[in-house]
Amino acid sequence: MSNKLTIQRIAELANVSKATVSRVLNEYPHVRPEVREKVQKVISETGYQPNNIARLLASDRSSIIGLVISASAQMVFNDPYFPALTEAISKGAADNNLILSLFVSYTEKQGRDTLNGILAAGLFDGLIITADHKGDAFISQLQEAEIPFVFIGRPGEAEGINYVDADNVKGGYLATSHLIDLGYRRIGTIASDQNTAGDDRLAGYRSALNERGISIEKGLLAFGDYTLESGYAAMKELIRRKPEAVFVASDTMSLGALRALREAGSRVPQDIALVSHDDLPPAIQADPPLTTVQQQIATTGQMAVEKLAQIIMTGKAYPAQHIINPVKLIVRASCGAAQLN
Amino acid sequence: MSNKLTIQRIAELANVSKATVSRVLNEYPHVRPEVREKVQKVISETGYQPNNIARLLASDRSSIIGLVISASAQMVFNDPYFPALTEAISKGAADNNLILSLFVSYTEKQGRDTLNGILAAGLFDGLIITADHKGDAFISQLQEAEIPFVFIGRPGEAEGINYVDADNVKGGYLATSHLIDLGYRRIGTIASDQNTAGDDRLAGYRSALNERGISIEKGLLAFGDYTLESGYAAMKELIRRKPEAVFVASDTMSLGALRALREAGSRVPQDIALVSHDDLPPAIQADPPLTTVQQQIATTGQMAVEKLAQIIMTGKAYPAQHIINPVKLIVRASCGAAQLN
DNA sequence: ATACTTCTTGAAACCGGTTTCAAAAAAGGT
DNA sequence: ACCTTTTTTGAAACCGGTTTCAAGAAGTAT
Repeated sequence: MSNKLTIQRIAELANVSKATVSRVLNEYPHVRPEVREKVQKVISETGYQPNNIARLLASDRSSIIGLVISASAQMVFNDPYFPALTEAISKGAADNNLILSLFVSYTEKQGRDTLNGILAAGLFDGLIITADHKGDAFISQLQEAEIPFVFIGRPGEAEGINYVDADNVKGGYLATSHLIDLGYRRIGTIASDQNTAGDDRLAGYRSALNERGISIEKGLLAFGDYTLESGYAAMKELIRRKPEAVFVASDTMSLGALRALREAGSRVPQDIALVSHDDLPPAIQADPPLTTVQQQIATTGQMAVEKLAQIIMTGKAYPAQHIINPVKLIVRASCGAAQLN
Repeated sequence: MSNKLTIQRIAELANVSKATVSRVLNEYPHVRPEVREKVQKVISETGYQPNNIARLLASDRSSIIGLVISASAQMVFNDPYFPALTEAISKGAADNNLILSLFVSYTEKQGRDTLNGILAAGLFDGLIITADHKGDAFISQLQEAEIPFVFIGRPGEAEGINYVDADNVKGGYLATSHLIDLGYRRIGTIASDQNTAGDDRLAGYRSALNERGISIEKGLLAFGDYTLESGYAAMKELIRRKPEAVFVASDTMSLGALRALREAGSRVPQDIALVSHDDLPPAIQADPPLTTVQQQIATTGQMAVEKLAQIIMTGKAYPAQHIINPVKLIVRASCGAAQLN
């Protein structure tokens, strides 16, 4: 009648015990094929769905993972990076039959509270954390809690920590080398010291210049914080030093840089060439469309989920793996390559 | 020693029964103040945190809500609307002590599968669904499942459904009236028939023109799907009809429209005035900055969570409430108001 | 004081699964 | 055929809380 479907009820209908039904549900061995079939038949006929909560309580597994995004509101709001990443992870979670919970925090304190709540809840099988300088503060807490976790982006203290990142050094290198190849020599950069990605891209910029024996002029180095406004401000500064070309470490900052150049009456790429980083939608929507380093955010998200799933399944977080996704240069108009051909 | 902290352990330490500890935890009455204090002391001294899962199993509450975003990848990826909304809801959830899980689906089928999974999991206390034409398909399924839910955006068949929405009709009306006030008469629109928001904004446009006795010219009506590209295409079409001004139903489409105008050599607002809708970051970042209708996405998200929380608490989804958040016009450069003053 | 309420409290049942353990059944070896 | 090993199975314990129920304590009215 009004019998709610429970494992008990299925067991009765199939004339077996709860334990056997459980074995069938979890695809355990040691069930005779005919019994297994009989149970499966009852399950599919009744449309029975096991209660996840009960399952969880008994098995200590929730199949829920958390995504912790900690960054300034400015960044999360205005940079399409986070939405793209979130989406990729959401997809990856779905593919791995994991439920994804989302936590966004803007301040150090808020992040800590959030994390405490998460850990206390004991609800999550694992966490994906976006690495920024704040993220690093969580590491010891995470390790103490013994919860599986994977960082996205290289954390500052990366020892023994699983993370997935884009090859940012290569990104900065590719962008800068491209500009050198095009004949530019006075090449500036709008970098960022907000996180390790910024450090790495800057390192790539430096190594490209070093490799070609081009000395690095301090004045051609400006910093931003990934916001459009900071890109605008940084470019205003750089303009005075009259660079021939600039590597801007993110598309969002490039939009700001473009605005500064427009206001100054400098044409891109005729007066100043630009190479950007990220290849998010704004890159192609910009005027002119940006030559930019493409990082595969979707892949990064996917791999983070997969690595996490693996740690959860095996219980083995060590040896820690550092997964670095390749980047590639997408040539559009802003670098001036079109003109030269 | 290695006693994990359970309610049982706390009970022993406080010399009471599990039941009493539970009462204290849940702030139930009928516990002597001194006993309550004693238990609370033990709890805070030990740092005990009740196991949510067990709690959930026993109480049938998870404190987890799901956010279901179903839209084309194009939209989710490129329109900052969804990130902004997601973020607001994430915040609202945190404020209400709810855990937010995120589900993004692009296709009808995928959405259905996702929802089935969600409902089968039985894990969620309630759902927030973004209304688009696909969303509507879920309604009957949701109602059958008897899970509390709230829509964001007016669903097509809104009878008896709780939803939170911006005042889109007013939005279209304000934008268009503003253009009329500025003296324009040949006013076009780039509308959308992708969802009810588009319908409503178009209705607002129409009513503004009607109110002033301006007849609506069919050729001045173009449609897009909220993508930049569609805005570009729509404006290319409109240009031929030489409108004096255009109301574009979203900021993202406005960016596309601006590009089309730039390519055609039309200056904004001198040659064509523009009023947009949404007031997302691109609006202020655009060149020229867009006069646009501000919708309070943060408020919308917050209210959706609160309404959902209320339904969950009270168990009462009826009478259904339609919460319409006010909009207001933000005047910037694209409408030409600055010139006229 | 006595009888009747109202408050507090703990024992035990319960939520719906998983897992352990031992017994029963089947398979394998001689 | 008979004993040993392996496979299959069910009963019961368990996960860690909440909730019911009845009993004991305290409070109130007569």
